[in-house]
Amino acid sequence: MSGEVNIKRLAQELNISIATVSKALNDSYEISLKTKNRVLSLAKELNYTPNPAASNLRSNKTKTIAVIIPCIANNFFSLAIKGIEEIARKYGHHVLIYQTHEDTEMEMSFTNSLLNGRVDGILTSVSSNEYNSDYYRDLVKKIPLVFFDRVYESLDAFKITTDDYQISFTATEHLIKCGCLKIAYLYGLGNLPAGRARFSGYKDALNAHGISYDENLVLNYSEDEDVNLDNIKKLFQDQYPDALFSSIEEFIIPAYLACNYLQLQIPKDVKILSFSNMSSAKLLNPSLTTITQPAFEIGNEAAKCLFKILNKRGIDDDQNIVLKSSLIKRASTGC
Amino acid sequence: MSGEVNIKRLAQELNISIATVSKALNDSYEISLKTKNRVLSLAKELNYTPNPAASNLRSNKTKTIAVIIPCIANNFFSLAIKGIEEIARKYGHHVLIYQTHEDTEMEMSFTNSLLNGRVDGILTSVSSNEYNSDYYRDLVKKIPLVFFDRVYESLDAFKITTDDYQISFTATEHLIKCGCLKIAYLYGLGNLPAGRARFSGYKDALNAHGISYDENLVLNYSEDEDVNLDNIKKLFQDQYPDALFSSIEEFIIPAYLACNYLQLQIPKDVKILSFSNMSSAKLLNPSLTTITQPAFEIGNEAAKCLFKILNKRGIDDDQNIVLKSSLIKRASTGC
DNA sequence: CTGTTAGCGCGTTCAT
DNA sequence: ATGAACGCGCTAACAG
Repeated sequence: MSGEVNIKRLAQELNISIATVSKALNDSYEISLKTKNRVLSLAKELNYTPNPAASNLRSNKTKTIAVIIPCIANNFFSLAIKGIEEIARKYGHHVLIYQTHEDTEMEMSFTNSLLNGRVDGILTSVSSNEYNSDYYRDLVKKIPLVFFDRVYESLDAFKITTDDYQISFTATEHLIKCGCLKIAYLYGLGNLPAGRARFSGYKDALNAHGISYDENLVLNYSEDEDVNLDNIKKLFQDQYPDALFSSIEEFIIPAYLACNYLQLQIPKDVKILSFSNMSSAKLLNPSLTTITQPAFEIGNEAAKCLFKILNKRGIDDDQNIVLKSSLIKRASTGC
Repeated sequence: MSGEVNIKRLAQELNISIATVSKALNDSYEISLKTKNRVLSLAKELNYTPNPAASNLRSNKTKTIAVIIPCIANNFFSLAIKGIEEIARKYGHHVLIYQTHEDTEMEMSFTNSLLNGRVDGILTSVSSNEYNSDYYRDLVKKIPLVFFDRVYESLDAFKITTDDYQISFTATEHLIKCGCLKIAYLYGLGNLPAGRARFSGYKDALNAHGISYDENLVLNYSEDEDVNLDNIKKLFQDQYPDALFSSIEEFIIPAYLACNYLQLQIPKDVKILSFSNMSSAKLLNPSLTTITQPAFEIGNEAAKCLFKILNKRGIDDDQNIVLKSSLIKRASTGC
């Protein structure tokens, strides 16, 4: 059987011992070049690959990392995964993916199932940081773990995030400079540091420019797209905002459509600005202004950070990396 | 150390043999209820979980499956993965994900890395069926494998697909019945059975209704979104089509925008119909007609099929499952 | 019902 | 430079 190629078989065919084969395959200094070559060429010929289970058992390493995220059907996370995969492949690691669908119980359940040595490390983007900081405080002692984007702020752990507060401040300022006075805020991720930071950036920018904050201009995200659409319409009819600042991509389409339904003729009358990683953002630029997070780079950095830990080398004192988002303005009006 | 909980430890603490513990944990009929309870309660107390590597090595099962797809940042595939994960979780399996980015070499490289027992089975959606049918012909003999959506048609293997030809025919017919005479076709996935089937459905429907096929109305997909946008504009200016039938979702935004730029005032003057699994399709319905593939269900069925194979039970003679797509018409005009 | 024994494939001693 | 022997944690055969 060609499926039964193991070091024992290689050893038999070459009339040498199993140990020698093992050492040759691992490029040990003890083995002569000649033997190494004999082993390697036969291994190649027979298409030998080591049995991962045996290797894991012996070495306590799996060459596998896990990624735990709320949802894969999301432009930000799918790009982040791409970034993670790139690094994982470079290090010859495999990637397990778990979707929590924003369910904290499931998040913990998945995480717990990884603590028995199934993976070498975990990259996670949590669903909420309200209730289980104790859980994560213990967890980070048990397994190499890097938080990305959605983190536990108060935790002493490795975190890759973006400049949510700063970019939000800048974006709001941008709208103000464009002449907007009543900027509505579409609020998402309120149970996470990122969401709260974005909201603070918005409020502080208003304040810095002498515009008083009006909570009637704030709309909370609903799971139901139809509800969001209705709420935005209502917001327009009741409050007459001259701009919408959406803190999450999920609001873009309802916002866009609400304006169209109400014949507000964006981009002329109303400005829409949103966090977004839509691949077609480039094409939508003429009509929308977007804040684009460096999703791919976040994945990249998170994975690099994890491999640094795994390889126990050069871990920076600073456990926080903050990447910069981009404010992409409307191509047509520069606004 | 609390990290060192294994069956040996359990056996010692309970003064019974390792084998008994193992059997108790696996709920063997040979073990008395009393012993089982003693073992289980101690296991729970010490937070014991079996070492996967050791278990894999001994049992030749990994409780892991792999999913190989072109790209995760795609509404269809991310939904399919959701469907796969649901079933995998039900069977207590973990899911490895590999993105090929439409690169056949990478596809084979990933697949080969899984043949040494790292996973129990593979779900794959191939990037092209042009060149390596021999490769897959051998592969299906080596490891349980199910193709989904993007398959090797001629291969005797498990395949989960959709009614591409039929729905494409129906959709084209729908446009014709709405009064369209010059229906342009935005052609994607030409190197795959699905893409070719869609195209055939379009041509056959035209033919069935006495409309002659005009190759000037066919536009091929480009990787570059800007090029697609330009091409669609040019198509409108040169050929004056009264409808666009897009065979892939990637064309939707450029098509939509091209119409807007050219002030074609969709949905009034031009009809756009596209394959799409955009989550906001519901909201876009008033202006676009879509063909929605049952992506989640495809993932579901593919995974179910794989687990049937793994559990060696009830494998249907028919290795092909074809699921039905939905034609979702414009809510406003029913057209 | 319980225990003893023998590996799964690999890597790591310690001999030679 | 090479090999014999052991054990990682678990499961399966066989004994009792």
